[in-house]
Parts: sequence; structure tokens; C-alpha cells
Amino acid sequence: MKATIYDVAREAGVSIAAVSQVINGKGKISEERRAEIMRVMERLNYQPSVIAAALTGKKTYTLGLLVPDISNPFFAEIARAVEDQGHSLGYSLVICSTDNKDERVERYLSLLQQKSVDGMIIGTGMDNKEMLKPLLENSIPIAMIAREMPGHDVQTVITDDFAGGRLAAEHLLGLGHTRLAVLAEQLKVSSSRERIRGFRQRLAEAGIDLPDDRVLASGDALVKDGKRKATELLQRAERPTAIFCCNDLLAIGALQAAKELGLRVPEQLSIVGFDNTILATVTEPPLTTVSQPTEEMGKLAVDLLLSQLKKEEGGSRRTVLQPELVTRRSTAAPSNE
Amino acid sequence: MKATIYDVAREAGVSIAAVSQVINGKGKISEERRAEIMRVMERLNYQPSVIAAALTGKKTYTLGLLVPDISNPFFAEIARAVEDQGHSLGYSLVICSTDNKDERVERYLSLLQQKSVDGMIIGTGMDNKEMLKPLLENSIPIAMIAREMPGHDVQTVITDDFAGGRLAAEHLLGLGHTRLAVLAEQLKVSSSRERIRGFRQRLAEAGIDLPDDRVLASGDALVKDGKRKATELLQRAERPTAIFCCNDLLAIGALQAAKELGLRVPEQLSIVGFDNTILATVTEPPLTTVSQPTEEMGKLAVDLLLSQLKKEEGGSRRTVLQPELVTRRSTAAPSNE
DNA sequence: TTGAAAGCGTTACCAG
DNA sequence: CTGGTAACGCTTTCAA
Repeated sequence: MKATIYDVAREAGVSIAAVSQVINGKGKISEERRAEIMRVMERLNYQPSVIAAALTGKKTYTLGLLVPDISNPFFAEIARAVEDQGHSLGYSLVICSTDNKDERVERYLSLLQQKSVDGMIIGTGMDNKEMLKPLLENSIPIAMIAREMPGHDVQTVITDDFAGGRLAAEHLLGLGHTRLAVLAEQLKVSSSRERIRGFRQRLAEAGIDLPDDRVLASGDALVKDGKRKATELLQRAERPTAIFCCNDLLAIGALQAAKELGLRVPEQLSIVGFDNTILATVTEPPLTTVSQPTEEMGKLAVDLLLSQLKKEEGGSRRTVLQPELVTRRSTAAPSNE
Repeated sequence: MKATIYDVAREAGVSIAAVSQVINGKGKISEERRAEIMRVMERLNYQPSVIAAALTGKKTYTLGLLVPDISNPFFAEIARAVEDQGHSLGYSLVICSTDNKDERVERYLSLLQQKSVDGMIIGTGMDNKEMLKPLLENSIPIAMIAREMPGHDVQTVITDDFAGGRLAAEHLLGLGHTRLAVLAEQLKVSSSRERIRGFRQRLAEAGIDLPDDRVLASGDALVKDGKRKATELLQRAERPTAIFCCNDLLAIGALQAAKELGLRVPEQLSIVGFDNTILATVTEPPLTTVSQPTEEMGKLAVDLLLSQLKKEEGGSRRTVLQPELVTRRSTAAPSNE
């Protein structure tokens, strides 16, 4: 049986108020009483109940994190960064993998609310943006991470996806590519849309058009879908010489497709990924990819969330971090077959 | 402001007891009252407080998961499996990355206890096994996953690491290797120890000795340490023709070391990994590795934990799942240089 | 300094 | 069926 504050009080021969004070280091207590109480707490292996404390109006010291899939290395990294920053500030982290499904998002949102988390960090997209409404109304602190939700007044930490797309285009253009294609996640994912937009814009500036039929969206099985879509692209008459993939998982799919079709990377096909996850470093060839500062993003999101929690300052700062192109060996000048 | 059960009761003109009943679907209430109450709950966007409910003795519907590092793909996969099974049963998951540090383990253990989680799944090792004692005494349900804690009476779900080690040895032996080496995690990790033991035993059966100086343990930076240790191994006079790595991350380090030294894999060096994470499929060459059924393990761990929670049945079943060797292209017969 | 007592939002038991 | 009312474990006035 877990010991309660009453047990401690009784054993120490004081009131529960006294015990509460030493727990929270508040109020005035004589040194000897405090020492005695601490001794009893120790002996009873007393652990104050966060639950009960939360009920009294205090916080639960728990944060929620919504991501599409925790087993996706990019989000696992984000999660680790969020966990670390939260932990250092005394918060625990509940993870929620949504698979980008509105129904799951909704379920988790409601669950987290019922559990009175002190705030939620959202790194998943949703079709129905109205879902956040009730949270905002209940004034539950929210921060978006790596994903945007325009029109809602929420803190947001993202890397400049648009710039990232441009970076990729710039690189490919510089190498001399003109027949390009894009592999994206579901188009409801805001970051994918932005990346494509940036990519496209930069191409346009170079006078290159990227027709819609060269932008393929995939489903949830990123690697598998990426491979399938890439295969489709690569078998077209006008085979692209370079593919920009909206994340590393898709890029891996593309890499596999190329291998299966006997196409050499980067000689016959250049591939650019996004996220710079550990995956990008282990493929062969290692992936040229656009890197996001996951650690910084996680830390920032937590800080923003908590600052929102402290002051009533609900302002929606939009913090944009800059991506970087990491050049590895999956890209090269197109061959003149 | 969040609506409470009182608000609902007032609006609906009933007692809070009535509201509580419709929330929990218990007791008897006339259909019309129930309908009216539900309507009000809807209108007020009422979310019952799990916190308050938990205080009255019910459960928190929250589970804790301790792993070394959520950004390690193997544990991310485990986490996803645990999350899914938990979620389908109504439980949320708090993740805790321990970095295999006792101090972090202890902190998290205590934190989870204070938050009254209904149970904890532990997939991290610890030097001081006494740390679990207080939990057991407070009869908090615990299940170990992918890791053992001999001497303690806890539910455990593991894959047969010993057999996994044998599998790796068997494979390498069959290929004709005789000069072997091992890259392990910290030796306090029980699974690593078992894998090595199995590996060694199988070698012994073939009359091959594996001296201790051929078994190198790494620190926490798995890939980096693996690379460093592998480099060390490969520069020895008696260069091994095959390395068995206790997980895929280490194997990747070994792969990188080999590349850097200009050694071809698998021609000049065979590498076997462990875990069969997504990483094993994307390296070049793709890794031959020992696979663990992560999904099944996660599901099982949750089920075991919850069954423990329901019945007072604290029995310590030890569930052992069988690993499988997945042969890819990082292993081959040794060359006769 | 110290302690008594009033909540916090729910559940559950017990009279109506 | 329905409503009153003790808990649950802790925090926080408010007196003493």
C-alpha cells in the first residue's frame, strides 16, 4: 500500500499541513521538525501523489506529443528532444502516434485533455482544423512543431520548409538537372506542401516547369509507397534525372526502386531527401538531404509551451528555423545518355 | 474554463450522481434523463477528469515505458507496438529514455510512481537491481521487455537472446569463418551478455575459442563507438574475418569502419547485426541480422501487464520469443587472402 | 510556527 | 430510479 501524506503526518506526530510544507519547501517550519518529517518520508518511502496535487489546482507535469509515427526516425528524434527538455524541467511526455488519421488525432486530443496534461505539442497534420478549437477554448497551451496550422493562433516551431524546398531545387539545378520529379507525403501534410512549393518556385525562377503529374503523393507506408511511386516515375518515357523526396523514408524507397530497375545513383538518377535522419547516413550512397535542427526544435517547442503556461501570454509566435542542405553522394550531374 | 460534472448536473437539472452514472454507463437511469444529460455534456464539451477519477481509487489509464533511447529505431519500434496495444485498450504511454543510466532510471521510476501510472514496462537495464524493490513492494505492476532482471519476480517478455547469438554463430560458422570478433553494448545490458554467451557457446561447440580481447563493449554513442571499436579490431595483426554486432547500430558503425579502412563487405569482412530494424534494410550492403518480433513483444508486454493489473495474479511468467536470422548481403565466406 | 478545515472533480454507497 | 454525501490525497487559507 502506498503511503499517504496522512501516514507521514501521523508517524511524525504533526499535521498534514506541516508535511505538505516540507514537500513543497514553502512556509515556515522549524529545522528539527522538517528533518524529522523528511526522515519519516524516507522511511515510509513516501511518494507524494501528483494526481492529488493536480486536483488541487496544481499542474500534472505532463505534456502530450502528437506525431504521425514514433517509429519514424525523424519523429523519434523530435520526441527525444522534447522528452529531454521536458524532463529537465520536470515534465513527463505522453506520446501519441496518429498515423495522420483525423480520427486518431481526435481521440488522442480528447484523451490528453481528460488527463489534464499541462500542454500539448502537435507535430501531426489534420484535415479538420476545427479540432483544435475546443482546446483553444479551454485555453490548453498548444505548440505546433514541424507542422503548421494557419488560421489558428498557436505557437509554432518549424523549419522553413519553403526554403528547404528551394535549397533542394537550387542544388539540383546547380548540378544541371532539368527533368525533375517530386515524391511527397499525403498532401494534407503542410510541410510537404511547403517544400513542394519552394522547390517549384525555385525551378520556375530557372524557367523550368514542374507539371503536376510529376509530383506524386504517397500513403502512410512511406518506404514502400515511395518505392512504388518512384518505380512508376522511373518507367515513364520521359524519365526524370532527379527526384526530390519530401522525407528520407521516401528517398529510401526511391533508392530501392532505382536499384531494382538497375539505375545507378547518382550517375543515372539523383535523389535528395529531407530531414537528415540517421537513415540518410547509412544508405548507399548516403543521401544528400535537407537537414532540420530537431534538437533545437524540440527544445524550443517545450520552452514556448511552458512560457505560455506561466504567463497568460497566449501570443502566437511563429518561430522559423533554417534548414541546411547536407550534400552527400546521392546527387550528381545528370549523365548525357 | 473546463466544464465539470457539477456544471453538467446543474444545466441538466439533475444530481452529479446521475451524471456520473451516465459517464460510466452504470446504475439505472431513465432513457430520457440519460439522453438529456448526454446532450448537455455535448453542448458543454464536457470531458470527465481522469485525474479526479483516479483519485477515487480508479486507474489513471496511463502506462510508463522505460527504454534506453527512444530515438534508437529498435526501441522506437517497440514503443510503437506498446503504444498501439495500450491505446486499443484505453491506455496512454509515457516514454522515458534512460540512456542506460541508473540515475535516470531511478528518477523516472520515482516520477512514474508519483504520477500513479497503472503499470510500467521496462526495457532498460540497470546496475542496481534493488531499484525495483520499492515498486514491487508497492505492488505496482511491472513487465520487463527485451531485457531481463533475474532474481526478481517480474513478468518478462524477451526474445531468446542466447539462441540469437547461436544463430549468428551458426551462420558465420557455416560460411567458414574462424577468426571472429564481437561488438557489444555496455556489458550491463543483459541481452548483450546473453547474445555473446550464445555466440560463444556455439563457437566452442565447433572447437573455436573466442578470447575476451575479441569482445569489445561500447558506450552510449552506438554508431560512433561501434565504428571506433571496429576500427580497432580491424587494425589488429590478426584481423577478424567476421564481426557479430549486438545490435544494428553497432553493425552500422562496423560497416563504416570497414569502408573507411578500404575493406570490402562482405568479401573481406562479414558483419552480422541484431534487431532487424529498418536500418538493416537500407545499408549497403544490407545487413544480415537477427530479427526480434518487436510488434508481438510490445503487444505481449502490455497484455501481461494488464492481466497482472486485473487479477491479483502477480506470477512471473517469462515469455520467450524466438529470434530469426535474416540473411542479407553483409555476410559471405571469408576470402583466402 | 502550527493545525483545522475547506475545497478540487469523481466515484460509490446508501437512503429515499 | 434518484440524489445526498462521504471519501480519495493534497494544497491552501485562516486562526490560534
